[in-house]
Parts: sequence; structure tokens; C-alpha cells
Amino acid sequence: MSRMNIEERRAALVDAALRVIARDGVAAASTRAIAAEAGMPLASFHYAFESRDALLRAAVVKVTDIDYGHAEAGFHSIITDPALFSEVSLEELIRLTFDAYLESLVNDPGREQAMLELSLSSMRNPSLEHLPAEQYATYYQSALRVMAEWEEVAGITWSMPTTQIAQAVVIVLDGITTNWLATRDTESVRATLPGFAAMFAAIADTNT
Amino acid sequence: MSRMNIEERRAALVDAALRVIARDGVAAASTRAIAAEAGMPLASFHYAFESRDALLRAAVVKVTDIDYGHAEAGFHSIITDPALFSEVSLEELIRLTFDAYLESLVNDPGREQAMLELSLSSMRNPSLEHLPAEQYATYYQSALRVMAEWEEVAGITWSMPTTQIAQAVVIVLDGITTNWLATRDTESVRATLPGFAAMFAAIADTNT
DNA sequence: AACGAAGTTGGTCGATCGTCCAACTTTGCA
DNA sequence: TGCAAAGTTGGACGATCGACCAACTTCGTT
Repeated sequence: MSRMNIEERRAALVDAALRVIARDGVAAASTRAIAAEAGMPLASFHYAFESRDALLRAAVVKVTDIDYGHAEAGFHSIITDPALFSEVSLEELIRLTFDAYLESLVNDPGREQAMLELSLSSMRNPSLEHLPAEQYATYYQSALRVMAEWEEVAGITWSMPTTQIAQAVVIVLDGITTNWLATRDTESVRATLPGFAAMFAAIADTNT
Repeated sequence: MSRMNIEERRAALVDAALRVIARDGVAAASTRAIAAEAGMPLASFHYAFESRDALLRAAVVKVTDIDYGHAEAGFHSIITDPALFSEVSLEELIRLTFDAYLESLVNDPGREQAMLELSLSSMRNPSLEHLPAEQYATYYQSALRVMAEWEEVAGITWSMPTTQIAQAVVIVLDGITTNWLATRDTESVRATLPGFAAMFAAIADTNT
């Protein structure tokens, strides 16, 4: 393995770990499997990280930052695509956003499954148990940013505390995730989206 | 260990496995840990089950049957409690049902966490990957039964296909589960319930 | 009482796990 | 050029895992 400083090696190992977890699950993400995925000898693992837990901690932190970034990116692709977004109603705009998230889930199920597995395994580990709450705090922030864009694009204001709405949005997206991962029935899940979109649209006031 | 036939021993091992999984997680549910929890020597394990996967399969089947039974039982305790249920609106009835589910989740987090871990680990195992879909089919049936009681008690009919509504109900309960497990913020999650209750109440028609 | 079937279990196998060490190579500075 | 620091790595450690076997005990039948 060519020479690299610790930061580079740590980053390479985290990326490798996320690939292994997305493909084979947390249980299969042994130090040997991660090192092999990164193309490193096993001994390099414990030169870069003190323990497997330390790497998992770094993996959760990294993945939290990039995860809902996908959902946000999907949203931006909607409001900048004239074919999709041309003076649609708020309700339709919300539905399109949820649909974009569902599409990203279907296109890369391993990523969201990895998120869930990392969260659950973190809850079982005393040294990692505080991470899921931070993870969800990041989700709420993402939801708030998307809601702010809904506000701006559709010209509305929310008639309830936005943090509460953001949490409800995350709950719905989370439920959709677990539901689809278990059933793999895309059309069935998609059929529930208009109802949720109508719910959130109903708690918005049109600006005068 | 006293003498018992295979069916008894299998049942005892499944119960022990569910206790271990709820307490320590799927990863900690080794054949040795399960046998110890059941008070059996390790060798008894492979006399009753061909493999660890075979026991996990039996555990998922059993837990699916009893899991949403708790939610249903919570609902029944509401509509038979005069103090709670006295001519409340449909919306309030739905909110109380969701609240009862949240209470059951808070009172025994291990059970729902075990459900999630079992589902996720099943998805990674080719011999178990069909189980999560069956698990959710059972959830939908439970939701349909609760919806039927909402209908009867509140005197309404649904203005959308009931199977679709049932799936949305399961999505919301699932999202609530993962959200609370990660944040442990009961009041914050509870605050989202009225919104979801209003959503489902809005797709009901009052009987003339 | 005899005997095959059913149930029980201590001990062990090979595989895999996280972790660590000592030997080695390369780098940057004096 | 010399040498300490930083980076690299083959190999091994004790522990734990799922699985299995052969010896043992108990049961039901005749």
C-alpha cells in the first residue's frame, strides 16, 4: 500500500466500511472485510483507528452528513426542472419531493439499509449510543431546509411550529424507508404519498 | 434439563432468543447466549433446531404474530375505558390509539428494537429474506382490524381504499418507532401525533 | 425384563473475530 | 549523511462463534 498520512487512510477506511455495510450489512463489516475492501493489509486498520468501534463512530458521523443530502439534492432537481416544476400546487410539490426520495431509495437501497443498521447497532453500543440522536438532529435540519424551499417556491407560511412539522416529515420518510425495504413494493408505497402530501399541505397558509 | 419433547424445547428456545434479542440485540444472540438464557446446555440447541438461522426464522414468525397484537390490545383498552373514551371525535380516537402505541413503545423499547433488528438481519439472509414482507402483511392486517373498529365506534366509512390507508398507518407507526428509538424524546414524538390523527380523520366520511 | 427409540449433554472441531507486536521501510530534519 | 519519527505489515494471540459427535440416560412398547 502506498504511503499516506493518517487522515487519508482513515477516510479511505471509512469509505470502504460504508461500501461493505451497504453491500453486506454491519454484521459482515469485520476489520478484515473493511481492510480488504480498502485494499489494505489488516494491520493498517489498527494503525489508523484505535478500534473497530472508533471506525464505526467515524462512519456514522460521515454518513449522517451525506445521507439526507441526497434527499435535498433530489428536491433541488425537482424545482429546477421545468418539465416537473411548472407552477404546481404545494401539495403536488411535496408529493414530488417525497417521490424523489422514494426513487433515491429504490435506486440505492443499500445506503438507507446501512443507515438503519448503523443506527440500531449504535443504540446497542454504550460508546455510540448518543450518535442516533445527533443523526436525527441532522435529519431535522435537512427537513427544515427543504421546508424553507417549499415555503419560498409555493409562497406559503406554516401554521404550526416548523420544528414539529420537520419531525413529522422525517417520521414519514423513515416509515416509507422501512416499509419499502421490507416489502420492496414500490408502487404500493408510492400510492401512500399523495395522502401524506395532502397532510402537510393542509398545515400551510397561502401568503396574501 | 428436565425432559421435554422437541416442540416444547423449540418454543422455550424461541422465547429465550426473543428475550436475549430484546435485551442485547441480534448480534449478541449467539447459540450459546440463547441456550444459557433458556437454561439449557448448548448441545440441546442443535437437537431442537437444525441451525441458528432456523431458530431466527421461528423467532420472526412468532414475534410477528404477537407484536402488533400489543397495539391492538392497547386500542381495545381505550374504547372500553369510559374515562378515556366518552364520545370523542374520530380524530381524537385515532390520536389516542397512536398515543397508546407510543406508550407501549416507551414501556418496552426492546421489543420494537428487536423487531427492527430481526427484519433488517432477515433482509441480509437469503433464507430469511422473504420474512419481512410477510411480517408487514401481518401489520397491515392488524391496522385494518383497528381501522374497522374506528369505523364502528366513530360511525364513519373510509373515502379511500382501506388497504392503502392501512399501509399509511403502518408507515406512520414505523416512523414513530425508529424516531423515538433514536431520540428517546417521548414528548417531542407525541407532539406529532395530532397531525397524523387529523390526516387520517380527514379521509373518513361521517355516516348519515 | 428386554430393547429400540427418543431425549440429553460434555467436549471438541475448524473458522472467524478484534487486537496487538515486533520487524521492516520510508520520510524529514539536523 | 545520519537518525529519530512516521508509516507499513506479516504473523500470531486468545476469545468466541456455529456446528457436530459420540456417549449417556430415560421412555414406551412388547
